[in-house]
Amino acid sequence: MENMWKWEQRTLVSELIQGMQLAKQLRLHLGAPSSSVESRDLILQKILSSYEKALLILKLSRPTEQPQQNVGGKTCVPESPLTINGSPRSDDLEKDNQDIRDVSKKRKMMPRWTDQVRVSSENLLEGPHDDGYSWRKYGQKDILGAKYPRSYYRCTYRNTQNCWATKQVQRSDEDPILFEVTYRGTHTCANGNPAVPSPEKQHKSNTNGLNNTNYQPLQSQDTLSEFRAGLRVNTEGLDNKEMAPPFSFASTSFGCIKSENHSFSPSGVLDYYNILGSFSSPFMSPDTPELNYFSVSQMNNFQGVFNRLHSKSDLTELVSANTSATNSPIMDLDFSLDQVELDPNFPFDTPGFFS
DNA sequence: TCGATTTGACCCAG
DNA sequence: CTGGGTCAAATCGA
Repeated sequence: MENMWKWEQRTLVSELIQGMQLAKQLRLHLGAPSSSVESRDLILQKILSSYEKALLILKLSRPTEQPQQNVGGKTCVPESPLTINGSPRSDDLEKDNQDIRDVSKKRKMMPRWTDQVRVSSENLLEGPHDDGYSWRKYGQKDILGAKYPRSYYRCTYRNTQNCWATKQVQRSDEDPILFEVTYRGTHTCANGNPAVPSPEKQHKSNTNGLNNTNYQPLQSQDTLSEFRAGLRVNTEGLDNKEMAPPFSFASTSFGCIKSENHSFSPSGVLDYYNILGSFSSPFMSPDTPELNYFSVSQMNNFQGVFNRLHSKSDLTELVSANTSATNSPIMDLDFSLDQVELDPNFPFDTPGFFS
């Protein structure tokens, strides 16, 4: 167990260093006129992916798990992204039934947040944007009082990689070109990782046509351009979201947006955000604790993602998704490597550093 | 043929 | 009991 923790620390450090190197790479690209926007996007996706993985490791590999997170006394819940301990799924029927109940309980505890995605009229039939993951539709339901049905998607790799992320897509009544995408759970599949592209599937996904929800992390430049042309930033409501000064973590600085409505469930998820908060605290304002909760779930998605901040209490987060590199808030990120230079030899694995 | 989508049925929390 | 969420058989389509 102790060895596992050390291994995780090494992996964590490796991810952070990779993120730093990618950020440096991006800096070079930013200074190079010949550098394409797509290649910058690609690097950016990789950076975000690295940090997401690092944070995931942090969440999952705490040496002392909080007991109340283990519903029904289990430690290996279906959503548990990495079954690092190798605990197998039981064939025992009774246990399976118990698992189903646990899934139900645990599902309610999964982090949940909502993106609002607006598509232009010419792309209306294509539905919401690519969020970088591969989704499989498993249901559609008419919702009381809603003009349009709600679609339910789960990660394509639920069975193969035990990835329990789901999302719901609800078209807005008032604004038909506005889609509200509610995510539940975080991806634990490697396939959502832009750093691990799958060229074959990528091609396949690009040829799926209308209502394509089988998105792959790396899009062709054509597809990327289509998105950029077809989607525009929804800035409605952003007036109420105060911009916080960028804070820095490792070699990357992030801009912050404070949102008054956030969504995730208590207990285990809070733990996740607590980790993030404390981990980043040296760079963050102690006067605005609500800004210290920073979700990087879904950060693989460059188009739909920018920084999400979570308060501890509320349940509905509304963050405008964006796809425009030029208008994107994420482009305001200050990659001020000179300000916070991470020493590759920094002793992350110093005992107690992550405690 | 196989993977994705559709859709009616079922489950279950409130 | 109702409505939201999920399942799974049927169907589609590459």
